[in-house]
Amino acid sequence: MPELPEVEILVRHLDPLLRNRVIRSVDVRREKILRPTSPAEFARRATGAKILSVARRAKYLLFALRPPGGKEADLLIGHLGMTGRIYLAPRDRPLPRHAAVVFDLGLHYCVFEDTRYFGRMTFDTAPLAELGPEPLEPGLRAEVLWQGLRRSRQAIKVKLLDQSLLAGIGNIYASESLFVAGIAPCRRADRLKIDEVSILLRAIRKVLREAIAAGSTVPLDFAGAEGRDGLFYYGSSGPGRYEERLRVYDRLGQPCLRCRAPIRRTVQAGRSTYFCPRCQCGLRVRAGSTGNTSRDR
DNA sequence: CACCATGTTCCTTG
DNA sequence: CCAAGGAACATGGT
Repeated sequence: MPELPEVEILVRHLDPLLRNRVIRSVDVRREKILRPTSPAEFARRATGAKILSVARRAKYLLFALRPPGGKEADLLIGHLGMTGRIYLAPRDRPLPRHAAVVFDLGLHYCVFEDTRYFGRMTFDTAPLAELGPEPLEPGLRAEVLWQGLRRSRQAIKVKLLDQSLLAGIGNIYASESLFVAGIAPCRRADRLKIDEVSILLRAIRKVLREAIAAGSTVPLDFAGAEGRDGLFYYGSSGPGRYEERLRVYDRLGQPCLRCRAPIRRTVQAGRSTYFCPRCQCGLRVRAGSTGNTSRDR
């Protein structure tokens, strides 16, 4: 579920639930998730600690802890990887197969579940130092972004995934932002003009804010009988599905919402990119027909 | 069976 | 040393 908007929504949901709760004990079921913190150190620093707040930086969750001794604050960080989720669950419910780390909070368990185990729950905060600016930070100027792009010959889509340039955008919102900006994903970063970067930054902010707003309306009753949240891109069903709000991502062959040309897919740096060949690349393609033979969901 | 998947990190190559 | 590309990680869905 993890790009900046999903993490932001999760953080807003978790903060009031976890604030001032004490971690009575920890159950580490997948030590890999703690890397590079050792299980012993993790248990020592987390057990008995009070959660002071839950915040976000890029795609990281920041758990401010106060150790039992009542000493200075400690920082625990979480990353959801590709499939990570965090939610409260009644302690009488059996833990899911891929529960990686479980905090005992008394009435509830706080469960970090991650089927692929790419996520993190660790006291190693070094990765935070590598992060670029927050896209939604009001003080961020297009000029700064432009400076960061001008020395790279990589495609702009690939650069948007570079967390040291701009932090929090992932594969889905990279395609979405470029579509809204009307910029071809294959454009070389160093060939973008300052005005285009300005338009792109505006598009990024619009897309991220929209996603946060939409996600905020989704009920996140993690502790309920359902045990699942509505933030998943895939596997969910019914109206208001997450993917239905996406403009181009995963819409191969479907008509562009702006010009009806069939959406195309390409691969950049090993990741899928979706785009409109006409709106973004200026290609003269027929509108209307699907132009492809693939049948998607 | 084949291919695809929201992310990051490591290794190799140039 | 840097930039860029690819594989690896691990599991599940289609």
